Amino acid sequence: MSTIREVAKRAGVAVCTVSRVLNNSAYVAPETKERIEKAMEELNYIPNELARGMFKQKAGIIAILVPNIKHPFFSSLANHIEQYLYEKGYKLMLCSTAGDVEREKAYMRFFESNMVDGVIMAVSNIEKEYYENFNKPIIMLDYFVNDNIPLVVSDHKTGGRLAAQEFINNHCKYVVHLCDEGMVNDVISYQGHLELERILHENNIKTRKVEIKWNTFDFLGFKNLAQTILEYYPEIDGVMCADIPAVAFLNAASSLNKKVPDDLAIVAYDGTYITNMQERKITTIMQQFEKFSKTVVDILIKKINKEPVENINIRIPVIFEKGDTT
Amino acid sequence: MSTIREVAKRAGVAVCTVSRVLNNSAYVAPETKERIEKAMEELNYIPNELARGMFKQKAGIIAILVPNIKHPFFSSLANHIEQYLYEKGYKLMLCSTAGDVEREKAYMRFFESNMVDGVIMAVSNIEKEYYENFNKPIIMLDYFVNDNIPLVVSDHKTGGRLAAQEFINNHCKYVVHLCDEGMVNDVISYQGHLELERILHENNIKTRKVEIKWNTFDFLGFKNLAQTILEYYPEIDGVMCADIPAVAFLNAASSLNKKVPDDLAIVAYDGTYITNMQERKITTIMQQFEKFSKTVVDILIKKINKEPVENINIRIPVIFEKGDTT
DNA sequence: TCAATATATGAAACACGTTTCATTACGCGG
DNA sequence: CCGCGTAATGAAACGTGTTTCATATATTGA
Repeated sequence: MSTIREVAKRAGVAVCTVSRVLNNSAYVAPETKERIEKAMEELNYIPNELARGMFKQKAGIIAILVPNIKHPFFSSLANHIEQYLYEKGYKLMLCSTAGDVEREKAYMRFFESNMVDGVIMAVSNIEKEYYENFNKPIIMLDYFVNDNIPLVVSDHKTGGRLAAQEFINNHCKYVVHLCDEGMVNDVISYQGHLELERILHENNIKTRKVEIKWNTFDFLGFKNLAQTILEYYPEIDGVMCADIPAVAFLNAASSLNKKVPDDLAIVAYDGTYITNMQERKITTIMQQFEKFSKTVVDILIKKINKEPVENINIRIPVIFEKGDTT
Repeated sequence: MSTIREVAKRAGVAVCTVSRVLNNSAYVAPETKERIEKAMEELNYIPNELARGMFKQKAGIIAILVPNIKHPFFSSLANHIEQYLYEKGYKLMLCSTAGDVEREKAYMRFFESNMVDGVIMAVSNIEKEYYENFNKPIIMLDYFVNDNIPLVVSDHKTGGRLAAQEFINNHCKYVVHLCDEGMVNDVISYQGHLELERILHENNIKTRKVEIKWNTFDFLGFKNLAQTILEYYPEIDGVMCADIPAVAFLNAASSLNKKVPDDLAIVAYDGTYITNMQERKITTIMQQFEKFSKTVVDILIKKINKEPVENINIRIPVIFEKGDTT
């Protein structure tokens, strides 16, 4: 690997002149420039981004922390984020916790080590105190930490309302909804569940909340769970849950000879490609991954550049997509 | 952000002594060490990995190039690779080409800039000449470039044979198989298709190869394609293709009132979680993602450390998993 | 007791680009 | 012809951690 010094030597100039050519940052005589470019070409010179980053105090890398990249939700998210980051000249570092808090902490520590310029937290299971002294631009998805940390969420309250409305339209009497184990108030998507319950109760529809560990996304487990729930509570005629368990319910209903949507209305939440991959299209509350991702990246980059961020708390609309399961 | 110099000052020692404590690399008196650790603690010191990497000429990052992280094949792969890299002390940079050759080239150039220590190429659409002067440890998945570049593949030939056997067992007469557009001899998975054809022809079974752009993975497109194929060639009674189109065929068969497996035998190739997420379990030739990933990482790290790699050309067995579609 | 070795620490060079400051040359207005 | 602004380039410092080499003290063995 050749260095800028070798290029300078070959071109018969000082290193700073080469640097100026590299960055197009100051006057360089056309013939000098040409000579330098020729030297770079001949030496197959590629600037050392580590050295560059070192001086600039910027690595050009943004990290995303997810529980698991296999899950279609996070792979869709990462997909759009990487696309948009590329346009913005950033690279994406993919970090997964795999449900291990120690790993999450280790990554958090690493994030502060100047190797990344900012962090997108698509999961968080550590104590909030960890964020107090955290010294890097950061943005949270769907999880409120404190008023200083930007937060981007989907409009889950509306999502819950849209789902509720659909169950009402379907004349459901008893709706089960699956939410993540340990989902608390600071997890914004929980508000969708609260809103669903609130509206359904207002309409004299019974609800049942079942907690699951959705990150694990063991489909057969979901299928068993769905079957168990439908057998144990035969009155259930509506279900709202994430895409994958929604598919499990669809399958379980078929096994139990329950007609969808007449005996069981299914509303999936999220809208990954999974909901399209079934024989019947599942009615879905869709999060807008692309819009979401762009917003996240835009805010984070502003933070990195120390530009003011007018709105630190952004809500992205959800889209209701009617399928064949309601 | 505090630096090693500030820590040194506070502890009343030279910077190199602090470095020694950081790296545990030489004698440091216990009480000095303690003083330094206290200073690090008080200043909340976190070493600058950029500076470290700069000296060591190692960033501790490995890049993976994929066409698209959304696709379950690549997200499963990335998942396992990230897991294993983490254990080995490396971080993962996620780079997607999105089918754009220019982007691929841009990433290739970036890979040489010292920001990553090695590259996993899970896709490659550039000319092979690009690899001649490529100056970084690299490993190819499923694509042969030249004899100097390590290659890890699944045993597709056996995969093709297992699929063929299954069609024979199902007494199929006419088997369609979908393969990637522009799939050439250097794409190793193509050998699975060749082997499938060879054995089927030996057994007087007709075959038809259909080329698709699987990277796009537009499910509805696949569904239409499947439907068209089944309508246009009603004699077709067997299909081998990747997981997602396999699901499309399953759905199309159902729409056309073709019984699976009696009227149509389906063998999916890859074995992502998708094949489990259907009402019927799809018979699958499974690639062993975890084993595959570990092999890839092990070889690449050896390359990075300039250790000898005994076998530069590794074949990972596939596993036949019988489902309800054959 | 003296040499040899182990322990402990610091100064300075290094990795590689970038930027600031200084310097030289040139052209132009007055 | 002087002074000033602009063009063009270089020397040197910088960013941050690591390592080599040098130095000094303490301990061990003969």
